[in-house]
Amino acid sequence: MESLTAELYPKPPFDFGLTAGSHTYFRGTYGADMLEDGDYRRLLNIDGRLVLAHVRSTGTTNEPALMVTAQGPQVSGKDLAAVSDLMAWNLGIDADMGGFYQSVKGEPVLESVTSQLYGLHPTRAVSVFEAMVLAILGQQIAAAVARIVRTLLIETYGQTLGVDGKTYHCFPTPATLLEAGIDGLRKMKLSQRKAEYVLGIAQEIEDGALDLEALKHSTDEEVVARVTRLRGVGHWTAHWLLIRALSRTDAFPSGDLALKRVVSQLYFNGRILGDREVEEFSVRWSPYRSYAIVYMFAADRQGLIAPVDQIRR
DNA sequence: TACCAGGTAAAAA
DNA sequence: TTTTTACATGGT
Repeated sequence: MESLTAELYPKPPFDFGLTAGSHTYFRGTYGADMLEDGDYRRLLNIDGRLVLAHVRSTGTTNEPALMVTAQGPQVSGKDLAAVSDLMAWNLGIDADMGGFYQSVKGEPVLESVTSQLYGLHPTRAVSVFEAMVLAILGQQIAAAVARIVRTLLIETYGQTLGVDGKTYHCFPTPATLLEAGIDGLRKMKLSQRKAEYVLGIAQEIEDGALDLEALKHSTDEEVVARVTRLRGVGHWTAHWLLIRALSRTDAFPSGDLALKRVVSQLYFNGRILGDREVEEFSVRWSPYRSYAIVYMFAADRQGLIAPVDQIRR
């Protein structure tokens, strides 16, 4: 087992605990992401080799610095560079929160939310494929259920590496999921239909007909047009992909039930808006609607939002 | 026991 | 073109 170290300097303000915590929903381990005692760990597949990324903060929110360690059998300097780049991406260290903070000045709700979550950066999935599978898996089920299914899938089909007596899991590859087949995914508690969606997409990737990672170079509109052609992907999934996998600042999954619930609590005293209504309301956050969503959900998960007595429909 | 939950495709109107 | 309905699972 070898180990190499590099440093990263996020764009301030950057709160490492808040940002890494949002990967795990502020609850320690979540699937392939682990946060323990201020240490964020994530197993990666770098050109076929398994490398454990380990990140911890060596700075402060206003003068942020991170130490990245790459651990694994035969880790090269090139692997370290790849790991370092992936962690920089997945922790969103380059995101500029200043413009967003400036734009919510005087906005009664988000000005308060952003000041309480000062330094939170939007996080990003390691791969577009991972974000796609997780989004499909999470369609129309409670977050608690999605968590169970997600963990089961990763721990069953993700490649593993043992480091210091602990076992770490990668996110499964398209090829592995194809091999698992419908039956394998059904055993992971995916519905028949979701299993078909995931395998259909994995098959297109294996056939070379679909390159999800290349979407990073497409415009928001092109991404939505391309991915909604896939069976199992609608407006909601496409927009979450823009936020979680492609780091776009102004996406808005207007059908999202949890999103509508949070907006209703923060702005409408419990009245739930229709899809078109929230969409129209969301222009107040443009061109930072993705950031507004990230902050509202983080505030919700952190218990910073006072619950309204009753949700009205 | 019902109904609901961070939707979508396909059928029906 | 717009509006229902089946889908599947664990929580409440």
